[in-house]
Amino acid sequence: MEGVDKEKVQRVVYEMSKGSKYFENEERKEAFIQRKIEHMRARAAKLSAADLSHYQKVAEKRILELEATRELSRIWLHVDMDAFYAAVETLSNPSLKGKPMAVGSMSMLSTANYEARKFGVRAAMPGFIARKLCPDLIFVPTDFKKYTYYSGLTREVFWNYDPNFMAASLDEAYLDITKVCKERGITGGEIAEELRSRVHEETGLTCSAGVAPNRLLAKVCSDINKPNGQFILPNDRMAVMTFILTSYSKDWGYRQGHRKYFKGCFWNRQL
DNA sequence: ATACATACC
DNA sequence: TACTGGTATGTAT
Repeated sequence: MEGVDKEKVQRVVYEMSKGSKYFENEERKEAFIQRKIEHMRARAAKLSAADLSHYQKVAEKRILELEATRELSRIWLHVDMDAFYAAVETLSNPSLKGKPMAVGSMSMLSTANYEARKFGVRAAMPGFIARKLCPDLIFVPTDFKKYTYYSGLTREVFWNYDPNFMAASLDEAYLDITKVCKERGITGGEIAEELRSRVHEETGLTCSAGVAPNRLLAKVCSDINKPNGQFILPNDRMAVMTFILTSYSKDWGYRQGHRKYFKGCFWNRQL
């Protein structure tokens, strides 16, 4: 997210966390991971040249199998509501509009609106740290009934595009829109535009969408133009390859790992 | 087969 | 003062 003083955020989080039980546990976990890495390195160092060439062949065979079964014929759409809990709370209390706000407690936040994110306030951050980062932060307690109700409204819209859609959580879903695109003779991007405006009409909430040949890619795509945007990855092998090599989103966190993983695979194949 | 670990929201 | 809880999937033994 732009306009976040990352160093300051890191410093505040560290200052507020150090010395706590939580912090000690994190350090213990970190040490454990380091030991695990050592262990794996030691095992890798023991591999003979013959072992390496054997595993190389196994990997190449697997890659060929995967390439042969590569599926590019389906069009998947991933919808992700923008700051869902916070947006719902703002609907029921419009005076929150434009002010930094988070849903949750001093112990734990479920989500924060975009104004609060500018201060480095995040979902899954304890509220007392968030308040340090943003002293004017407004706290709203979680109200799952409300979110379930609005989630239901969005799902009624999704159902029109894919009656078998997969709900990933209250605010996320995967839709196979291959059939609806074909029947109506329109693109995945057009479906995404229409679905998003229907969600907005029905709920007053905005969402973002990603359209791609599979679910993982669609999910990555829905993050790219968030909030209230969409990104379309065409059903084309070369487009997919290029996307995996070059794409990234501003706030991937752990998901950055996927990119590195993909990149590793493809560089190793000299693609 | 089962516990244990990771990652997601 | 205070660092979720439920779920799905992957890995180690």
